[in-house]
Amino acid sequence: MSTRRDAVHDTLRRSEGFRSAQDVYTEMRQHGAKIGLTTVYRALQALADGGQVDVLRTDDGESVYRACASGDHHHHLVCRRCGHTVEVAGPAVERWAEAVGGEHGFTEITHTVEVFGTCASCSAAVRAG
Amino acid sequence: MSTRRDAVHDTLRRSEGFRSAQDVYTEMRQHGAKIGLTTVYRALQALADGGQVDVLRTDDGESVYRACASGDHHHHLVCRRCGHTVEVAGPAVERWAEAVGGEHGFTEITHTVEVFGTCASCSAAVRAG
DNA sequence: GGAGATTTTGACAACCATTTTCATTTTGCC
DNA sequence: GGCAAAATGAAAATGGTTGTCAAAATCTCC
Repeated sequence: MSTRRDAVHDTLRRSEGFRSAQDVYTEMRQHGAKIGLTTVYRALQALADGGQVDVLRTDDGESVYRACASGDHHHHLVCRRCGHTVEVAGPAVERWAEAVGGEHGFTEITHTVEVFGTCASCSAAVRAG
Repeated sequence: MSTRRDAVHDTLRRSEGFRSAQDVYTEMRQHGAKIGLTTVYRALQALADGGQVDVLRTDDGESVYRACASGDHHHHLVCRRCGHTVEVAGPAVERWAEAVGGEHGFTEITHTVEVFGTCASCSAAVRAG
């Protein structure tokens, strides 16, 4: 029974950028979906575990989710003004993380990398304003 | 009046790796310090704002703090079992982040990179256990 | 040195995202 | 249909963090 989970996934796919669990819940309710907040959280966790969505923490500790285009490992380039997100591959970073971990005797290396910046249109907006 | 803030900073400096606000508070109380949890949080925030401590979020959303050895930009290699932390420089990553941002028209690039792994002694402990 | 203004402190309550509980509903299976 | 297992969701609990506000410490100007 994964109807609810699919609905959550669909909602996420229709969204641009990252959305919080609460956002997803609110949006689904507004569209008339009968779903509980608990179920949204559970669906989001399941999807994240399955690698179908990306999770990251905002600076204020809220988890935000995004349907990712590919199931492959990748990182994000996020505009700090408008939230526009680009998925980027970073083989160089993968190798670096492994190497750095290995140098210090660490095993089972994982890493989180997020790149923030101001996107072209926001830069333009700032200069204009 | 920054006695409390210095005390918090000192406690952090005496610690290895990242500690949560609650950890710092507990430790200070155990050492006989008269300080409130609220003040610890405020001190930690002030120190973080001033760049004297590093802040990062654990996977479960808790903020953890560490007195950083240098004011220079650096990253962390954190043992996911014991919390042991190594500061690592990553010129390759810096360059990669800049390049990736530039490719997509982003400016004012910043980035967060955290590498997690299991350190040598914890790996040994796991194998032994 | 002192009165009053200002800042800092901290006990406690409030917040709020997330998780747990548990009774109810739905689904899979025969 | 009927029963067991899984899913659901409302409400309550959790727990880190922040806000409140009165008391205490510190500063300032005289």
